[in-house]
Amino acid sequence: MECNSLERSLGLYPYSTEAFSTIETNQKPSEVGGVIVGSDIDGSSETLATLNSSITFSSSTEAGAVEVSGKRKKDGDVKGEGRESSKKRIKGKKKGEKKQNEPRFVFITKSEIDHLDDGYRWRKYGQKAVKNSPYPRSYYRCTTQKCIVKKRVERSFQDPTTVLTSYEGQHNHHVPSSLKPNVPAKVFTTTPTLFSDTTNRSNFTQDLHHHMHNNNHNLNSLMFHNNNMQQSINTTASAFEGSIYSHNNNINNYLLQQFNNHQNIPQEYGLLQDVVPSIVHGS
DNA sequence: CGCCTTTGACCCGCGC
DNA sequence: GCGCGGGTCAAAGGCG
Repeated sequence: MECNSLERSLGLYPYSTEAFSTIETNQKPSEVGGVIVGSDIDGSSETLATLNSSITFSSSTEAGAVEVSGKRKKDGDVKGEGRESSKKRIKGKKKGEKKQNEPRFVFITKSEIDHLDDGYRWRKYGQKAVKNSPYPRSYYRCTTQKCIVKKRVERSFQDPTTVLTSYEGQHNHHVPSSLKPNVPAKVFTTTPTLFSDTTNRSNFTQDLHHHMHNNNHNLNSLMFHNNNMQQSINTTASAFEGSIYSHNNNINNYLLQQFNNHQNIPQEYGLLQDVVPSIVHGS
């Protein structure tokens, strides 16, 4: 994995040169997608090499479908009763809590480590093997009281250097001040582009990697696929605002903030070239 | 001792 | 109905 001295100097390593992020929210999966390519705003492109991000949207609000990936638990069903008859599970937990229409933000990060320090404290509560993947998926919950944010972390089997981190829920607290993650201080601009089809997780990942690789070679080829991009951005950005406190204190929040900064990106992608960071072009 | 990870069991929805 | 896959629980153990 490419990791230059700059990254190290910035404290980004071993997080990688490319941190991709995606968003799964209430948009039709096939309708929109986005890639946010990082670039530093002050023109000092060197930092830029440290962080690229991408955002995509998918949804599942149609016909009451809620879960973006994975199966949904039954609505409002408290699984206590069922558990009581078993030898374990006698406490009647809130398992089966309905997954609401909360957007899930998926960050694709190139990293050698699975659990990136994003500034929050997480407790791992489960791990499952992922079908067709040698890498397990880990489940984390925010340890802050009354904070119900969860996140899942899994490594892409297609590109083992890529870690998919999906966040679900809203932090109702600030980033613990004592837990500052490694994040470059510079500000990046972002550029949305697209993912073709995020109907299912597998396709999503494939597309993501496809675009990741293509983007590295020719960002100019990226285009918006539909006219709903702006709407999607606004929708998702709003979700972000209510979802996570932005303090520039952690990578993911940072990306979210940058995403918000680009709500007014024109629909026509013709302008993309103008905002594509030079670093990506290799210049 | 508190916090966290590990891990097997359990529950649920879905497809066949 | 059954099996599968995904998600969660919670006991047990590790670690600082």
